[in-house]
Amino acid sequence: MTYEDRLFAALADPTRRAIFERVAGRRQSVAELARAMPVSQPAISQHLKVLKEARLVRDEPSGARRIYSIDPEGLGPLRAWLDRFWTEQLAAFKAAVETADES
Amino acid sequence: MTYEDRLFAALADPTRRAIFERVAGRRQSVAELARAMPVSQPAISQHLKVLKEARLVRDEPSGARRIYSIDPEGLGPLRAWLDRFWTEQLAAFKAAVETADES
DNA sequence: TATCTTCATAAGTCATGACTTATTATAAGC
DNA sequence: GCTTATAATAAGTCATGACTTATGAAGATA
Repeated sequence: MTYEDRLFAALADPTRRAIFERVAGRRQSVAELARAMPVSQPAISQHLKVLKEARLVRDEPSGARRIYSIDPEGLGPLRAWLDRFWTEQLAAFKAAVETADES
Repeated sequence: MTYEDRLFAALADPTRRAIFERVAGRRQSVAELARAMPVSQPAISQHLKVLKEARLVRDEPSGARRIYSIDPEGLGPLRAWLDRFWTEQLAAFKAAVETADES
């Protein structure tokens, strides 16, 4: 499984995306997330593990708690992937225009 | 299932992403994709259906064939989603700087 | 020390989804 | 008209993954 696979797979699950969005809004502990979301604490931990392996979040111990925050680098590869098609589509559009010019 | 869910779910599968990338590079038929990829023709058709429902590709009949091409609008919502965190992180950074200024 | 909180992991269940082969419909070419 | 090519759908298999409850480890607090 490539790194890109892990990234897209991590973002595919709605619950996991909700956790990510929440953590992105404000850094918080597992218990805090578990209280706010309609799934159990282990489910939250499992989702966080997946998000961490995709480098979308970081964690930092704070006493008995563990504070999760967004990893600022994490979305970079997604943006890069997206930009590939952006420029690709621009190139295709430009090529189409130039072909039309030949008429 | 929301539209955003469909979009992320569609991009989660590596085979489906490969199909999308291939179609984005050059519009082509189902048979052409099936010949190039290590899965059966029905598998290709099923993936294309998912991509189409996520508005990532369009299709157009051409005789007995059906030509699939990228839907230029399709990646817009993904970009929008991404930009939310871009600005969010900028705001967080700015807030952090201003808090530091208070020292 | 004993208790309580926090969190990760283990183990098991269940639904989903990515494939396959088989089949059908439609269009093209002989 | 008959055969061939193309593509969608049906039906079935199998792996994965999103949950659950149970449990244990590590830190805080009395």
